[in-house]
Amino acid sequence: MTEQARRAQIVAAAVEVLAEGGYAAASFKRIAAVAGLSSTGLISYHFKGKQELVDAVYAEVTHVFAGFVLERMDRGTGAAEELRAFLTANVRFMAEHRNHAIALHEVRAHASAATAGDGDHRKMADLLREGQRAGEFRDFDADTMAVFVMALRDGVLARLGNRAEIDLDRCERELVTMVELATTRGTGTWAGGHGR
Amino acid sequence: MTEQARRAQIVAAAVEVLAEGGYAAASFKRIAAVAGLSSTGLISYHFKGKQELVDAVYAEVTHVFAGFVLERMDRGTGAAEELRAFLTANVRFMAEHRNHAIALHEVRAHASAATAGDGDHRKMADLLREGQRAGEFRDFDADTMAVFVMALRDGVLARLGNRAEIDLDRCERELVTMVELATTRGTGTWAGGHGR
Amino acid sequence: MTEQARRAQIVAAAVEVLAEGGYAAASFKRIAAVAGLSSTGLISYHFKGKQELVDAVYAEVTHVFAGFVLERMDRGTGAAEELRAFLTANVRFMAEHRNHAIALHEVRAHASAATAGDGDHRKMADLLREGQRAGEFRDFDADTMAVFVMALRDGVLARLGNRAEIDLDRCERELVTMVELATTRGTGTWAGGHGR
Amino acid sequence: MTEQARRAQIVAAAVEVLAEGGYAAASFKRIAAVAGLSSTGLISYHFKGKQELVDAVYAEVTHVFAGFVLERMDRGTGAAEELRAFLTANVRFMAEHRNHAIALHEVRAHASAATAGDGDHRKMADLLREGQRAGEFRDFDADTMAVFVMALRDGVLARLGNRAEIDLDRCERELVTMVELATTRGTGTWAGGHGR
DNA sequence: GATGAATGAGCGTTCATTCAT
DNA sequence: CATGAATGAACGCTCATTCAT
Repeated sequence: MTEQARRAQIVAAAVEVLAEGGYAAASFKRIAAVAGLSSTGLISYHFKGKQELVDAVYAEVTHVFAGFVLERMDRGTGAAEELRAFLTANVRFMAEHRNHAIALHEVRAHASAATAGDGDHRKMADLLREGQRAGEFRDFDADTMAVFVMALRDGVLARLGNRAEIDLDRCERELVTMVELATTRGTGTWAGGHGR
Repeated sequence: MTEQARRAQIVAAAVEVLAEGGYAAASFKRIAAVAGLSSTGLISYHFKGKQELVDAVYAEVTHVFAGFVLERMDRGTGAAEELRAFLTANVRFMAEHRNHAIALHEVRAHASAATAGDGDHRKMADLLREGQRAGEFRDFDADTMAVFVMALRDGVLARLGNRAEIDLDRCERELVTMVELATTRGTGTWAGGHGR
Repeated sequence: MTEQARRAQIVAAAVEVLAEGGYAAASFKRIAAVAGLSSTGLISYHFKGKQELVDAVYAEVTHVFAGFVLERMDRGTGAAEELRAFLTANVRFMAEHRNHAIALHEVRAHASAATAGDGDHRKMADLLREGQRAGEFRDFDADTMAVFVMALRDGVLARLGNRAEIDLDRCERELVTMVELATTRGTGTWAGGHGR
Repeated sequence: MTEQARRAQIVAAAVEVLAEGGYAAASFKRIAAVAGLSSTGLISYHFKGKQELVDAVYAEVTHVFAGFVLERMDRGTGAAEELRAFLTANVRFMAEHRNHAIALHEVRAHASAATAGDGDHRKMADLLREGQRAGEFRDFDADTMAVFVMALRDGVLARLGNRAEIDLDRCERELVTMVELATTRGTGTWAGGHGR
């Protein structure tokens, strides 16, 4: 089995363990068991240390997540539409890739600072600023609003991770409406225009 | 020293340790050291297990937090005003009781499901429903909106816990505006009426 | 059992293990077994890490060794006599405290640089310089000669540690003679005067 | 690549690793890396176990060392001169083949008893006895004196291995003088005759 | 011969917990 | 009540060694 494949297999097992038992349960022993490995030494063989595995999981999960979301965003023709696509894609991802989503939630706090950069935050802030320049969004502080938008996404994610009952479809609709109300110029036409 | 006082002392030390080093660093050894105890055995003596201590910390922090917030809410004369007071009080609490706030953030994921109940969530949903009945709020799904409101609060809290730079005053203003836009009927008078 | 006593017991067990099996065999597991402890964790409980135990062993063994030697040196009335007493005492120590001597040999290379200072080397060099000032010793480089004297001591120690057959009594006599010949002014009276 | 060449390559890499990081750092991984091998398996393939590699290193280093020294000894015309040549050659070797010398120092304690035989010791004792028979040396116990002479050599070697500052040229001169004083009949002419 | 992934024993260390005093 | 030494399970990690390719 090739190195690449083994690493991927281990990361996949880690994602599963993280999704099922949370970070605390994600010991090498458990991950090895789920991956069908006979020794935790093999994980150390492929990853220099636990931190590297954690970072690899974070990178993988983040990569898949970002791919999923970006694919659904670049069809947008304006900042507001892109924002809506972002929210929709995020909730969809949670519905379709539950394990990845929960694993991200569990692993985020433990990823290296360098790795776990605020890239997402900055991109969101930029998108919001762009929408303000285009006149689509009202005059809020873009950085703070970026915190809010990501917080809404993370709140849904946390809810999912905590196994609380949650209707993701309704959640998606309400989320889009709420963010539009909160960000766009208050003409009332937009929110109303979409029937919500 | 009375049982009550000892427990309170230990919980207070735990809060400090949690705020400073996060959950991972919150070993009995460290907590005992901060509390000025000479043995971790004393912690085990007063708390049946680590889980009980964690739950006690969660209960204490939650109690103080709720007290702070409720005190500032019941002056409100309507649901919208109460909601605004809730948001303001939450951010204020983070500013004035940083350790308690961060400890809450750190400990929440590890508190017993039974303890960490969704009481807050339900109360928020009830408030929102009340506002809808009174005609103050628009027609959203109250449970979902409650998730969102709490998510916004938690997002700010997480930002604080991660030691990211954050201007709590601006955050408070933007948060209130955003939630008002997202919840009240779109007359535009309210948000505008407060000079933002 | 008091902390002090436990530490001493563990150090004593470590000395025994080192003397019997060398540094490589001196695992916590083995030391704990020899000390009659039920868990290696207890060693970690009393010593912050393996390095601290190693340093404690080095300190203990060095302390006993130095005490033994110094007691027999300060009776000397001149540098030459002190030097002779040093050599004699060293060999005697190896004979009477075999385990401590071998443990010192095994542990020396692994003691912290700070701990394993060249104190002995410097003291020897000072003694030699003093003897030169007094006219007892010939004109050699004191630092280099100190290296030699300590090397002779260490050579005997190594021989002991390697379980090679060695007659310590004869060794003591020959060592004293050799060092006197090598250090004192070549009158010939001294070495001869002692019946060799 | 021939078996012989591979073994030599691995041994050479081991010597380098031993000289740079000491025995503790001489893992197969490191040796393979220095040797430019892609797998530690290759080392196990060519050497039955770590012990065999260690013994091979000891043999190689000892062989080179002995060759260097013997080449400079057989020019001597008497035991005293040979002894002096031995000492000189030893110190010269340390200066000119630092890595081999330090590797010898590091590996000696771990070589098999069988391999690490006392051949050198016996040869030195024989040389000393020869000198005694020829009237060049005084009446000491040859075996013990051999221990001393080798101890002096090893002391310098250890100093080198410990990265302590050491002036090998001065060391060489002082060493020759000391050993001559300690071994030859005390006419005083020799040591003085060489101007030291 | 050479590769490199896989193995499994052993390591030092941390931790919550227990219990005799 | 309080102490603090003792316990033992679990952890991440390293290493020489094996073996299918």
